[in-house]
Amino acid sequence: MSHLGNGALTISHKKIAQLRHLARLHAHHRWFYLLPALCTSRHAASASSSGPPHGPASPSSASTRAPTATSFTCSVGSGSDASSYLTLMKSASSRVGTQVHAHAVKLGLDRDAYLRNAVMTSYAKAGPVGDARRIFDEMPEKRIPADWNSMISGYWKWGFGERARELFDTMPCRNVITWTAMVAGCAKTGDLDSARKYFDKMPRRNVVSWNAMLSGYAQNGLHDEALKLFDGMASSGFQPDDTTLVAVISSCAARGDASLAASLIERLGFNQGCPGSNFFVKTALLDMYAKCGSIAKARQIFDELRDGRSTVTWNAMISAYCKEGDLVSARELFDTMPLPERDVVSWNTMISGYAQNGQSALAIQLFRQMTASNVGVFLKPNEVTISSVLSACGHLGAMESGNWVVNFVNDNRIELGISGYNSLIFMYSRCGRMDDARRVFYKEMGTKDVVSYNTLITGLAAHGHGWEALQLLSEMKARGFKPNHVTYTGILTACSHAGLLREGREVFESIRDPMVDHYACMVDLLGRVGELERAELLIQKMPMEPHAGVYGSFLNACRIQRRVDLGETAARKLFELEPNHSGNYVLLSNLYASVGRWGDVHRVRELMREKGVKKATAWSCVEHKGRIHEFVMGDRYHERSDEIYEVLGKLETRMRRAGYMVDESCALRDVGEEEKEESVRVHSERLAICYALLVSEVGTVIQVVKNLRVCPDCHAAIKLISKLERRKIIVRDNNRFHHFVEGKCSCNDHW
DNA sequence: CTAGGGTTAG
Repeated sequence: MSHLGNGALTISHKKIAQLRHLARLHAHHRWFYLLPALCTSRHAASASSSGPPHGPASPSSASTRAPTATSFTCSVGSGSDASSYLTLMKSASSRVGTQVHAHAVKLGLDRDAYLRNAVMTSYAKAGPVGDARRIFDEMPEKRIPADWNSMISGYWKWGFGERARELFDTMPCRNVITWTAMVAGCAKTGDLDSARKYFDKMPRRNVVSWNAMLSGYAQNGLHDEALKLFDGMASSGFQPDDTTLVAVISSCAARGDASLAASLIERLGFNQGCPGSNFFVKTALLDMYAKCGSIAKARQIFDELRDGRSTVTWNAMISAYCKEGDLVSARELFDTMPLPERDVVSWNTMISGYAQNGQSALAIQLFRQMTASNVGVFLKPNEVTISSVLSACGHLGAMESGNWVVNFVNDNRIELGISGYNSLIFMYSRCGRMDDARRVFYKEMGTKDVVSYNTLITGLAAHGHGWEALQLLSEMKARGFKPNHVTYTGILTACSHAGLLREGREVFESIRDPMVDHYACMVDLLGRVGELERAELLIQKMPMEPHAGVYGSFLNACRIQRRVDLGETAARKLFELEPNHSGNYVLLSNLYASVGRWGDVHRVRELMREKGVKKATAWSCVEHKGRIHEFVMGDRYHERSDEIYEVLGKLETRMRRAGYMVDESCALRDVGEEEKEESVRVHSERLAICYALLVSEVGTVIQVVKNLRVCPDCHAAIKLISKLERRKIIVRDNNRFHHFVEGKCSCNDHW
């Protein structure tokens, strides 16, 4: 204790008690924040009445101030009042910190084990944990078990598991708390096997030990284990407390199993609510009801809590509505929750709620609102925020917004983990920037997971890089990652898109347990290269019932190969499985159109009308200057609609002049008069292209996105623009990407 | 008098 000075100071028992009390109350703060609290008159009144101070003469004349603290204040040369002291301490350099520490020793650190432990615990909890260790090492002979325990949990907290184990191993007098600290520490690092070993070896357990193990399982996603352990706890005769309930309920919630939830409620006797429980339990219950599909019961608890709501309660309820797809109710809660209660999770819940319910534009908009400097306090977005908003950018192909988010991440030094980088790869892939996607994958991210590989493979597949996708598959295997069904779907799609029959079949045969989707991909691949008979055979040999996707792929292949005979059979199956899916009728109609059987095209249309099948709304969008412009067929709502249609007129003139057959009705040539009105409405993708032509400069990349197929005329239009304007145009169509450069499309997919 | 366990977002 050489650096701590030697002028030990006697100090009253009352003051030590006071310090200790404060240390307990403020254990999460640095302990030396407590000294100024002693300077305030409220605390000082009793302190100074306990007797005259000893120690260095104080130049301060304020008699209500605790003299020892005052003398320190003078020694560091700052002002003499408590608040400036506090300010100084908050920005304390290590030199000043050491002086404060020295002073604490004078206050009695060396003669009061409990005070010393309180100080140590403060250091252990608030850091630097090394300072706690220094105190720990100073008086080996006076150590109490609590000192060891404080050190051990401090080490776990700051990520020094090895040191925690070292202390545990050398500790002479372990108690329940020590063992429990080890269980909790291992569990927090995700090492549940070790946690369980400590748990099993404990000589004695109490409720807290059980809870530590239980929460460990629950927080690491091992919900079945948690529920099993809860049973074990009951049969060992331990009464669960509120903490137990929270862990069990949250595990049950994660399972999302309504009947399991019901039986738990039954077992806990919560059929009539849970009046005795604290609001942690109630919030967990709310969440469980929400995740198990009883939104009404969740709302009931939310309403009952009224005055006892925490931020978490609000967030759980908002999340409940998002899960239901009720974004209006979710947003209503988000807007009505008290502003100071809103935290990062609230924003993330709402943003990801939009992103996951197909409202990507709103997700991006809300993120811009979150980061706008003019509203209230700035809440720093975290990786979850970034992942959600990048995913939204990817779904829309919103490159400008995507870039803006990337800059935001760099400017604000937001740390990204694997999932953050994965969403970056996704965003770049969907924006047609495969070079950037590769750069993130190979150069920027350190550790990768299966999702990283899957995301890049799927991206490569969508862009027609079949060989590269295959190469990545062997690379991931070589590095010990096990491909899953997503990987194989991506790989088969890649082969299909690149026409790699042999390779695709090899991969397909290597799949141990192929799923329906894999069969669908394989049918697609066989069909595209013209092996329709083999595709048919494969469908017949399937070990499971083919779903609509399988017949859909087959029908699409029949269209490409113009095989009406085979197609009609597949269509019949398809209509049996999905009688109300408009896409199937369109596929059949396109099959007839491909061989010029316009009468049958008309007949299919009639059939749709008879059955009342509504066409899904196709939409396209273009991003310009950070705004997303969305279009639907015949859209005249855009603020620059007149100009857009002017561009459209010019475009069609140009197309005719260039020798393209332009049919205003977009594809359906022999339609009846009554259908004419609907079909002459301009397709959304053409409106998007015209808007892009209107606003952007020559040479820019235009991203046109839609969720259905681009019609032949629009295809021609895009080709022409890319040729005449020398633009690169990227179109995402049916989740495939088409790069048009100088009038040519890089892929072998046909319209 | 001291040390161990809690709900929400991807």
